[in-house]
Amino acid sequence: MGEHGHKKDTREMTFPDLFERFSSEILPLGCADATHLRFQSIARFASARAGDAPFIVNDRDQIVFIAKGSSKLVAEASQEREQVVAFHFVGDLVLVPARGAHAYTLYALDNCDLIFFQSDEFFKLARYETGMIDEALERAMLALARSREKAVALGRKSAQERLASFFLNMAERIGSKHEEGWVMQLPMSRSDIADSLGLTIETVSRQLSELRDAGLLTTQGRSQVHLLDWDGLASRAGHLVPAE
Amino acid sequence: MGEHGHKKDTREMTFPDLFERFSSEILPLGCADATHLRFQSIARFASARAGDAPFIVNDRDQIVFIAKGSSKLVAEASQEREQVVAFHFVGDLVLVPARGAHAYTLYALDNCDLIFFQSDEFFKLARYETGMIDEALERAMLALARSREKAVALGRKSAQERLASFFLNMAERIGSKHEEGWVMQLPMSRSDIADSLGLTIETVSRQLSELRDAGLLTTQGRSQVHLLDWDGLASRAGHLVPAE
DNA sequence: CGCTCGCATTGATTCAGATCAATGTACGGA
DNA sequence: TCCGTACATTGATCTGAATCAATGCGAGCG
Repeated sequence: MGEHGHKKDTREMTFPDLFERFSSEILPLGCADATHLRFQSIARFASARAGDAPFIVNDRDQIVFIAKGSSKLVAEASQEREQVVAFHFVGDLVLVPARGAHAYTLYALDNCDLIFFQSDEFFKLARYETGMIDEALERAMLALARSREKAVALGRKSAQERLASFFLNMAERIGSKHEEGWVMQLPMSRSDIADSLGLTIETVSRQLSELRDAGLLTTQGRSQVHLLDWDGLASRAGHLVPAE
Repeated sequence: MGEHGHKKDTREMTFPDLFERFSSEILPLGCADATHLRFQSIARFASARAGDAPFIVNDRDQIVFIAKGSSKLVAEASQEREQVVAFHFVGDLVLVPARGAHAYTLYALDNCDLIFFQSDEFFKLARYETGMIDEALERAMLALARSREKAVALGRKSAQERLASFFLNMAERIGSKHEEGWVMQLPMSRSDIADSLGLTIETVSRQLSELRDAGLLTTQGRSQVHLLDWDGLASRAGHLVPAE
């Protein structure tokens, strides 16, 4: 059951503990015990360390619940050209597609606990429990909305607009409101950010410096970001009228 | 049948006729008559001519069934910067999001018959009929998969790769297999294609000429395209190894 | 506690695609 | 059938981001 890294896992979390997180987040409230058990029986568990791809690319779609940590879903356009399709955080449900026109791989950004299912098995069970498919549909539509927003950014926004949007997005998802602005600890590297925004590391770095110089945010170390001026960032995020 | 001119609609299609198309495509086979009637009662009908945006941007998500014609879903990044998020053809079910970070509008590419629903009403009813939510989920996941593929193209592919992918995609959706290759009648303009691929009209035109010169396809008039060499196009569509 | 390697920043140059600018051509209407 | 206009193609130039190339810095290890 699941590969736990190479050395060993420091925090000891039992399978039932982890499954409980899935269950309270995803299964409907008044869910029958039988359903609970059925899902538990098809669930697979994986503990991954930063950089790991916790499971082999499969010929069937996978549903992955992030019980702990954060991950990125990467599409390989060709060797050396990767596109980060989405980032995920605790409580997220990820739809990992089977290999199609491109190969998709889920990578752990930090130490992760994942619960995963074959999507066909998952949906077969989901049908028995009212509200379950609804939840899945809800989350699929959220993923769709995010993917569309990403497409708009990649298709029509400048490097700076993309980076500004990225920070606002991340703040909404993993930031915490501070007195002056928002603070967050980014689990992904500059290279991940670049691959997510369709840019290079260098461009990300340059644009970040510009935002810093403009007094819109500050950084601490490699991963902490402090947004000082939400509206300033929002106006640089592409809702501007460039000419006129 | 067929549309000649704009004065009035030549083909007379009654509401029940159109709804029947929706029903046979989307509603489950052994669907209860009651469900059928309930959906019919919340369905709204619109007939649109090329270029129309058949309904006002709403504060609620819409579900649109394309009973006839084809459409584009456009996100407005800012005035003068539009991103085509998706194209749709007969039988497709479109999820039109409410105004969020960007404004989304559905435009008719040619004469269209549309059946639309408020998504909340739609899903409330869908819950009564087994298989209905499944169908919606299925289609949402297809839309998600397409949107992700688009993100990969926009983030990591060259102009030529994007255009080649576009033609292969369109052939799969609206092309017909001919003796030598695939033939299709594109309902969208060069400008729509550019806005879909995150390029300019000029770049689309230049890359199209290159593909034409390379003997991979021919064009006839503004909208007919004949793909001569599927594999050649596929290899230019971004599964190439650029260096090495 | 300092070393070191991998990550990040900064700078110089190049290049794919945008922009600006004609010119050509399909197609709907008179 | 011809005409006008909107759409499409082609060409010249410009530019934002990529690429190439050092240099700086921070976190994990000995």
